[in-house]
Amino acid sequence: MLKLSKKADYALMALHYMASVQFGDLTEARVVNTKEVAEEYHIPVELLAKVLQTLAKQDIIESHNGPKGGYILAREPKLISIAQVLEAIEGPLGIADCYHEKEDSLCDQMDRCNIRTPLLRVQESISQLLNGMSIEDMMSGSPLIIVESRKEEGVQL
Amino acid sequence: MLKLSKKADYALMALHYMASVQFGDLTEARVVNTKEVAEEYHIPVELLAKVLQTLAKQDIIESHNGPKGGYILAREPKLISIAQVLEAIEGPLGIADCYHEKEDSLCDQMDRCNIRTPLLRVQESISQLLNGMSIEDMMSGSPLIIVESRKEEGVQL
DNA sequence: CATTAATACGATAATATTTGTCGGACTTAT
DNA sequence: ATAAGTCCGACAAATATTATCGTATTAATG
Repeated sequence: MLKLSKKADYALMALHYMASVQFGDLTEARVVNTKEVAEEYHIPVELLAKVLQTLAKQDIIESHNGPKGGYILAREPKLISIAQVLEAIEGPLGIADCYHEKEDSLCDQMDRCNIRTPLLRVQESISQLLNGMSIEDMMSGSPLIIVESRKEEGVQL
Repeated sequence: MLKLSKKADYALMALHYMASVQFGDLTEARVVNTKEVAEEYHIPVELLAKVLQTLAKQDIIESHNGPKGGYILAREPKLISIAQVLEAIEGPLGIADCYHEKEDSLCDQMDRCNIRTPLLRVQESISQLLNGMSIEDMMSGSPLIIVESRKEEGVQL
């Protein structure tokens, strides 16, 4: 439930890797190519290639053509949020899709739907969460993410 | 991205409806049957039937057989969390499934995976969020759900 | 300037998941 | 006994995800 797609996982792994190559202390900062990442994580090359192309088109990474080419982060890891990455790959965040649907594709329940508004609040919380965490936060330290609900009471099996 | 399945939506709509029938001021409390809910929301009857059966098996609602039969909530709306409902329908919460995988089905990246731990933190936050919101919270009022991240800085396009 | 190692991109195949349907068995109120 | 409901498994259809292939383009290098 609420699982991320493999493409999203691949994107995050690649960005993590690129961040550690560019900003880590251990290696010389350099461009990273698709094959390298694919082999490191046993990801199908062609698929990862598309993922990286998508990230490039969304200005999360920058591409360099030709031999010795590859990709580098388009900005500091701190300035790349998880939300940006996931949305680049999987499309806009939405636990229901009636929040960004076109007029002609409204769902059958739209008129009487009783969960749209409450779920929108849930979605906004998740959105805050993912926007508040960056690639830098994934690097090692443990970013404190605290969710507080009005309800401390009840809700038990 | 992170979209709920239709079955999950149907479950929430049905529970919302049942809660308003059982606890609302406008109607006499009574048992609710599948057909009634399906027609109210234009949901395929057979599919909704399965959803309700699942909720019954998970002790979220109680079933009553025979004519005049149907379902009622197994406990107060306040004591039914969104997380319980979603997990009943879609299985355990997990933005990656390596958190509850069997030994034999480990993913190809397990050994070198660099995002497992950070994503687990995200998952736990989402979990808190969904556990902290109940069917009652969906009924009308606006439950305050506040997400606070350590990072107030940055993360912008 | 030819070669080669890389990205860019569209089409399509393979697989998995979700959604929806069907048929029949069981339960119980009347 | 009948009819209105739940229960349940199997299956069909539709959709989405994952993976592959082929070809074009770009640019570093000898």
